[in-house]
Formats: sequence, C-alpha cells, structure tokens
Amino acid sequence: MTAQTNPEALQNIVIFKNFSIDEIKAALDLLHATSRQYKKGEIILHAGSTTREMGLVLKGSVTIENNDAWGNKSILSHVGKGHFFAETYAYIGTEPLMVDVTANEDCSILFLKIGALQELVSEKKPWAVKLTMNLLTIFSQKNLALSGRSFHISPKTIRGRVMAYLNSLYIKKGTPTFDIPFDRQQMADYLNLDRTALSKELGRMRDEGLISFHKNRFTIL
Amino acid sequence: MTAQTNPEALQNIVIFKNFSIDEIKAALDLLHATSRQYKKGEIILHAGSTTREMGLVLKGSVTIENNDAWGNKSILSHVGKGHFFAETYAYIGTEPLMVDVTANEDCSILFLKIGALQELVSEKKPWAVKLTMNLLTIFSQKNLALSGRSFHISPKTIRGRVMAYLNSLYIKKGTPTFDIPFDRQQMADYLNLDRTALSKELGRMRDEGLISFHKNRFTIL
DNA sequence: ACTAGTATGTGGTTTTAACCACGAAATTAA
DNA sequence: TTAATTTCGTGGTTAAAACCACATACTAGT
Repeated sequence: MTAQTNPEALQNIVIFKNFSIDEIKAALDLLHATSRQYKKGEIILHAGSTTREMGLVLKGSVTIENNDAWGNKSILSHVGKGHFFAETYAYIGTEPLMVDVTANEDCSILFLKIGALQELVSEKKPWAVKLTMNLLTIFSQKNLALSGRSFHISPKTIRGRVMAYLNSLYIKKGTPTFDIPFDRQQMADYLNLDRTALSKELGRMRDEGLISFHKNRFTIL
Repeated sequence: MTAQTNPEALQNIVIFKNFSIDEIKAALDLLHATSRQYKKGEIILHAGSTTREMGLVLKGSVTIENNDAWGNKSILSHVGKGHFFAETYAYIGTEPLMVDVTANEDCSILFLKIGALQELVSEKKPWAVKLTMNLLTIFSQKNLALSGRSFHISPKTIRGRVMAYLNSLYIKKGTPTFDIPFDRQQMADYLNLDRTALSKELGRMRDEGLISFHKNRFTIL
C-alpha cells in the first residue's frame, strides 16, 4: 500500500515549488504521504465519503465524475499526470464528495493529508507558508479548469459544444492537431451529450470540412 | 469613487476571520481597499480584461455571466452580500476574465488588491499568513459553488435541471419554501434553458403537484 | 489467426426543447 | 391613475437531440 516516493521527482510539482529536497522530505513526512496503485476503472474516491487527503496523479490519469441514481454519468474533469484532485474536499475535510474519482487508466496516486495544514502553519514549520501559497495556486488553477467546462457545455447545440471544446484545446495546445483525453463515450459524458448523437454530429462536421479526426486525435481545419 | 469602510463591519467577513480591528485597518490599507457603487445592470468587470483586485459585495448582489458573440447569455453564478468574486483572476493577475461581472441590483463593492499577497507574506506582515489561510477557505467555497452548478445543468431534461436546482436550494436552506436570487430569464440563463420552455415546464410541475411558486418564491411539495 | 469483447458509426423513430408570436400580468414612471 | 415598460405565461411550429437497434471496426487475449 504505502510506497517510497523519491523527493527529486516532486521538485517540479506545483505544490512543492520553491522547496528544497530536505523540505520536500519533511513535508512528505508531516503530510503523511502515501502512494497507492489503481487499475483502470477502479473507484479511487467514492461520492458521499469524506477525505482529508488530496491526490496527486504520479502516473496515469483519473476522471472526476458524477453518477446519478438513474445511471446517467457526467464527467466533470480529467486529471492528468502531475495534477491534483479532491484538494477542496481535503482542505475542508468534512464536506462529503459530490463526485466519484475513477482511474481512467492504470495509475499511481500520491495522497497528501492537507487537512492538518492549519496546525503546521501555527507550529511555524518554515515551509508551511510556502505550501499554503502553492495550494492557493493549485486552487486557482482548479477554479479556472472548473469554469472552463461551463463554457464547453453552455452552447445548446451539439455542434456548439464540440466547437467550444475543441477550440479551447486548440488555444491551449497551440497546434491544430491534438489528442483529447477521452474516448467517444467519455467525450459525450463530458459534454453532456448522447454518444450516438455526438458521433453523428462529428461525422457531419467532417463532411463539411470543419474538422478531421481519428479515434481521439482531432484536427481543426 | 473611494470611500471609507468601517472595519467593524468587516469582522464577520471570511477574509478577515481572526483579525483584530487594527489588523483589518492595516490590511485594508495595504490591500488598497476602495469601494465603488454600481447601478443595476452596470458591468463591473468586463470579459477579456484583467484585474488585480478581487471584489467583496457589501450591498446588493452581482451575477457572473458569459455573453457570447451571438447574444447568448449564460449565468455561472450569483454572488450575494458578504461574498466574493474575481478572486481567482485577481490572485493570478494576468489571466483575462472569461466572464462579465454585472450588478444584479444597485450595489456597493469593496475591491481588494490581493495580487501583491506574495510580497506581503515575504515582508512578514503578521496577518498576511492569516489572510492567506482565509483566502484558501474562500477559494474552497468558490470551488464547491462552481461544481454545484455542474450538477444543476447535467440533467438533459428541463425538469431534471429544475429539480436538481430547487432540491439543492431546499437542502441548503432547510425549508421547503424559499426565494431564488433570479427572475425567470435569469433562472433560464443559469440552467441553460429557453425561458418560455422553462415557464411551460414549471407550469406542468405545478399542475402535477410537485411544486408551487409565485414569482421567485418556490415551494417543494 | 481466431474469438470475444469493446468502441464507434449509422439509420430510423420518438421525444423534447428551442424558437416565434403574442397576450396577460405586474411593475415603474409620469 | 394612466401610460409605458418589463416580466411572465401560452399556443403552435420547427428543429434538434435523445433513444433504440444494429452493423462495422478495432483491440486484446488465447
């Protein structure tokens, strides 16, 4: 279950920005860092539960999703390697999760108990303030990511959503050809659409010369 | 433009939690606190611009909305008295706003320049760390609010969205009768629906005995 | 290479919501 | 109070997406 994590590999991660190796070691210890492995499809955190630990994706990727009582799935976001999840719930500590966190592929997660952050700061750990500032950055980025999806699903038409989504990826990646982190069903779940309806619209857009695609690789023309 | 703000009134606001009156005074000064008044409908912050100041609603309320080139409006959230907006953009400082912030009614806003937070901390202002922790709380709450809307608009049917929205208000307020902060058009914009279609569905739900309502006061039966 | 299983695309049908035009009701201003 | 303006609801029409059934393509395992 628990595994060693080499501090050197964590120096480039946002949460340890401006940390020395020794500080990272000390922080990993006091944040009760533990890493676990999950197989594709496994649920890492269940909706309704609470957590005091935030997750850092060391390998693979996870999806944040909402599964309602009628079997409808809606994907809120995709979290790739080097990024975080559940940080909000971990910080608050008592708020039950509204979402499931699921392994999108085989992955390795480092859990950090940030619920005790308050104490660390008051104990005057020299790096605790840095950690707090870095968390603020992480929270900001997550905020932007969350509102990003709002723009992807606010158009009422399928085509509008597809364009909003692909266009934002185009701007983010800077190249007209890019891979999306979803298969068709997941793309539909992320955009809140029926999969078959999405497939049809993608076909139409290709016929009209707007885009081309193969599997999860898209090109904007 | 600039106005005096009495520190006593701010003691209950999240961002100044655990602050003494003197600390609030010092903070207001170093955060370049200025208050401004806006008339209903005025745009407080424009999409595309950047800001180093976050807003605190002292009086009235504002809406965070996205207006696209084709005149479609989508309301991301409603920010009431004592709550904040643009804190993410202000903290990052360079990210252009994806949304407009609009006065939902005549209101009074206190702006706080939190872009310089890093410096305040490094200058070892005794309250700067407290401020940072409080900001973390604000960011968390905003994160939860943002993901909240995701659940309101993930159902594909009008009725599903109305139920998700009203039900979450029911849970939050604790009483089956409550006011929503939107008129019909705004409610439709928040739920990403056509207003007339929403009106029809609300009528049907009332006829079926699920809810009753008058203007912006709803009761779940 | 073959099979089983999963992912993707297509046609046809039904349901639903957007859209348009309008009138009634309520609010605000004169 | 009346008039002007805004908000809200309703009927009818059209457009679009969900839904269902199925075919094809791809993938992984044996």
